[in-house]
Amino acid sequence: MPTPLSIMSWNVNSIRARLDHVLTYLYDNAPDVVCLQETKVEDKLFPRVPFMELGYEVHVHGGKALAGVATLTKAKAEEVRGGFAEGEPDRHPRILMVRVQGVRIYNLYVPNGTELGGDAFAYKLAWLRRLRAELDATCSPTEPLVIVGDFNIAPDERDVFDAERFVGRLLFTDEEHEVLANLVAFGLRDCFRLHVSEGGHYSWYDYRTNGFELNEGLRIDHVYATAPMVERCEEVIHDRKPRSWEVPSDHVPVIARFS
DNA sequence: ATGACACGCCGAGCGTGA
Repeated sequence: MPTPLSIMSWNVNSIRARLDHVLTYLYDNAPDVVCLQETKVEDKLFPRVPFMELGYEVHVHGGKALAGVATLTKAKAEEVRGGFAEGEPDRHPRILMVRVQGVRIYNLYVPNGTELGGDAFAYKLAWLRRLRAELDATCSPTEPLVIVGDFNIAPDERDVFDAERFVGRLLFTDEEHEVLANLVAFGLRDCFRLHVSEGGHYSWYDYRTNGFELNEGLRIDHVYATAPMVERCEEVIHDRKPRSWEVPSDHVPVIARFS
């Protein structure tokens, strides 16, 4: 029997600005693995100590101001790799792969895309295709693999608060859906959709539109897994509570529990 | 239709996010 495993994914929009929120949340919930995105801090300045004091190993892959990911693990990491496995370095720090308890866990901050048709949008599409190629080269769909993070794509109409309004807009275009489907076709399942089929569950709410209060959000933070982990997945929840705290991240924590 | 907030940049507006 494998050891139970809880994995949290949270785009914190700066770990230094959100340190109190994250520490409070971890103190109360203590997930086994914590995948943070948009840490926005150089590795040498990452606030490691308070997390170590909560019993976590701290693994970081960051840079100045833009992007950045970090993965905290209660158990000892068996393997750690930042960035793409091979080839040209990425433009920004967006990938951290950590193997824990025999499970390969990818922590992703997928490029936002900025605007349709621009260079950043092409980068987003190419980035997701490159990730699929990396999975083909380094993993198998029969091994325990979990991919979490901010995907910056709402998969279908249930995942946006106003589907008609979002058709063809950034985060909800055919091109983005196509590259996401290509990634999933490696042999992944959207763990949230194993358990919940209705819409209205979101992971991000716009600061500017009072989105949280109106429950007008998007589900763009995801947990994907291969079959051995799909079998073990008991639930995926979006915890809205920290979004109501003082000066919150615009994303909420997403927690997946595996038996 | 557009912009709305929040962040880090080092010291002010600006680029970026989604």
